[in-house]
Amino acid sequence: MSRSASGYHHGDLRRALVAAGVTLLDEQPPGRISLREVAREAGVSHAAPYHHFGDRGDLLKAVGDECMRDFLDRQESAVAAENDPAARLVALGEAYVAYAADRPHAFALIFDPELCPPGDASPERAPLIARNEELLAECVVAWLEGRGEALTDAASLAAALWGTVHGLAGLVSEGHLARDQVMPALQALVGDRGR
Amino acid sequence: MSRSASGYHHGDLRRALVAAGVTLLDEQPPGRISLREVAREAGVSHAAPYHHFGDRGDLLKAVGDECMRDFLDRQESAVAAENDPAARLVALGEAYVAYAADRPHAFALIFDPELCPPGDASPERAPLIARNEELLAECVVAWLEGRGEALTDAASLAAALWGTVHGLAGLVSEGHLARDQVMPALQALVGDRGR
DNA sequence: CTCTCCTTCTTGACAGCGTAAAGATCACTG
DNA sequence: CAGTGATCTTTACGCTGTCAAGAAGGAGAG
Repeated sequence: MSRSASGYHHGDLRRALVAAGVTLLDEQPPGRISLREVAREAGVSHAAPYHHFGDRGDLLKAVGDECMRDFLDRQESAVAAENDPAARLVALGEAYVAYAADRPHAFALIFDPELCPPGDASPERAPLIARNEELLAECVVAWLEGRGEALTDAASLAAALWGTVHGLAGLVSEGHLARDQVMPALQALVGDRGR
Repeated sequence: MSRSASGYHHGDLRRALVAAGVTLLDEQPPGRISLREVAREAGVSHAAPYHHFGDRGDLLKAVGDECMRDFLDRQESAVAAENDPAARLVALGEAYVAYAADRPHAFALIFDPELCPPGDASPERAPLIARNEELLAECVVAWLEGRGEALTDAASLAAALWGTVHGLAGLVSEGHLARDQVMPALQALVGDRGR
């Protein structure tokens, strides 16, 4: 196996197709990415992908998995770079929004309900989603503990903050909100809490 | 003019096409709605829409305008039904999320950046967007005034709350969050503020 | 080394799509 | 009643997703 591009047999076409999809996603929204274009980008015939993916949706799902990994990695890195619980929480939000702003099409793909039916995510995707929710919950709990607040409704607060960050990310990635309005907004909401 | 369905000339095809689009949106996401299917639904040939809309995107934009009107109406009604500023703010959020949960495809269409490029919205759409942001700002300001809080960063707080509500709506409409988690989340974030 | 099998990739085909051009039909005006 | 312009239909083109059939080549058995 490996990367032998020896004419007929590609060697690692599946990975190449996903990579091509990720590349195309830089310039096109998920809905406009065609299977044939991905195949062309990978230098392969238009029906080749069907030996690695059931249909177009499956290919985009795999591309989405790849993006989700990247998305989660960035959040983990951002959180790990801070020590103060409040700073960690803010860093997570910042990374979340930054990804949506930098890669709007990838962000849209990750949360596309047509391609990742929530509830029964792919075996590839499910652990990533679980880890991401866990990461957020950890940050929220640590933050509340640091402030000596009750943890009674930590889950609800986590949901609310997920909503806030997700909403700001969506609004920014779709251009409804300027990116530089995000931090002030988060400060207004979270920074003053308990004052 | 009017509703004479006398064979060749429809009479009010434009409106009929938009209505057909709204209907189809109940069962299909925007990306899967084809121009030809809308034409079929309206009982007209597949090329007829081109005499009323530049292309598929323009038709969907008009459908989105219609949905946006409905979306805004529901928020206005919900807010008007309450007196207490805090209750009005919560009612607005509830209506926002309820629309997204009840009509997820319409919600997605309204905020589809491909079809409503933010910045230069259609003359139809722009005033609706402006009014919606105004409505939210009014509710936030009234709420802050009622609590005797400073209005310094009311705009930032409004942006944050827009993000929260928009994010929760998106997560619910896409199935990532159960609808009954929304109210507790909002309570946890807003209800305790200033305590 | 050769034969065979199985996987991978290609080719060719089909229906459905968005869109443009050309033709048919109707309402309205003079 | 003739003519004109708007509205709708027909036809056609290239692109798409998908399937079926065939070609290419690696892997194991003899």
